[in-house]
Amino acid sequence: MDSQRSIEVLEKKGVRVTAIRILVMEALLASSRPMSLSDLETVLDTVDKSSIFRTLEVFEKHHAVHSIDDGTGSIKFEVCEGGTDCTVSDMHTHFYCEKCHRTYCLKDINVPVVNLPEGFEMHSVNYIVKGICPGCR
Amino acid sequence: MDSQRSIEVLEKKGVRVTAIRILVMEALLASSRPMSLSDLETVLDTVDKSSIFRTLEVFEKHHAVHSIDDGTGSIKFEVCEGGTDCTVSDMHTHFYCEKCHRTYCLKDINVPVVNLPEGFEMHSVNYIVKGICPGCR
DNA sequence: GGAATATTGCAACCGGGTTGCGGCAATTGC
DNA sequence: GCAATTGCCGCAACCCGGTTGCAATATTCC
Repeated sequence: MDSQRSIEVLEKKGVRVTAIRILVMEALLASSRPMSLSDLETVLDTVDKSSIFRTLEVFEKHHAVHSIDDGTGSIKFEVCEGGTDCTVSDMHTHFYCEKCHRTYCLKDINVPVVNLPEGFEMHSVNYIVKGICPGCR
Repeated sequence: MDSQRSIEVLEKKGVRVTAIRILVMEALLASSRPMSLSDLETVLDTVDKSSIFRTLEVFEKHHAVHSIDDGTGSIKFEVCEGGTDCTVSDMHTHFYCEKCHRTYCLKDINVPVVNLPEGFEMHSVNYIVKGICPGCR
């Protein structure tokens, strides 16, 4: 296990390092797909659900991870790339396959940004495309 | 109440007309904002939750309404505009205010569409911008 | 070392969504 | 016109992801 990498990320984001936080971060880094709370629960079956939940809260507050809502009813999390912040321009598009129910990261495709009417202030964007993935056709 | 308008919409979409369906459609048409199941529950407090739920199912199947997920944990519904179908190009952008927790329809702004990698087949898009609305600043 | 603070596990809760079922209304077939 | 089928609705119970209160434990600070 590459706990070293996890510890680095945590320290860089100013998150206090604990055993559980290392485990959660490791799991997220190891996954090629965004993970839900219950995904993490099954991978880390020794750790309590609420601990994972609160860990993710802390991570999110420190911009170590961000959440995406793919419309399945369970929020997914993935590690923020690059610098200290995780701005809209860093976000990539996600694709949800309606057949195999998996959420893909299309890392090469940034989320498109629209011009809002006067007075609206944008903080974040949730952009998810649904359809059928290559493997399911 | 303008039940006439509701009946027209239902018939046009090939939905069998019932008292409850008229009520639900009326409520949706009267609202300037997309409504959740519980929004409808409070407006139509004589009607059972499950009836509204199944009504919305029927509506959606007949493309009379479509759902949008604004990340609040409760799916919102709004009446489809125009023709018989409700394609991506008809969809408009939604804005969720993190302060007053309201979801706005930005009807003038179509959802932006990206080019997917080879093999991905797009069915629908969920695009929602989060931030602060003009009234809350 | 000991007090203050943060983290974790457990259990219970919450709320949106969903389903089984029985009753009632509407439609169909004769 | 009437029985049989089908569809619609209300009630109650359930499911599941997420969330919280609280006590136990670990960590940090002095």
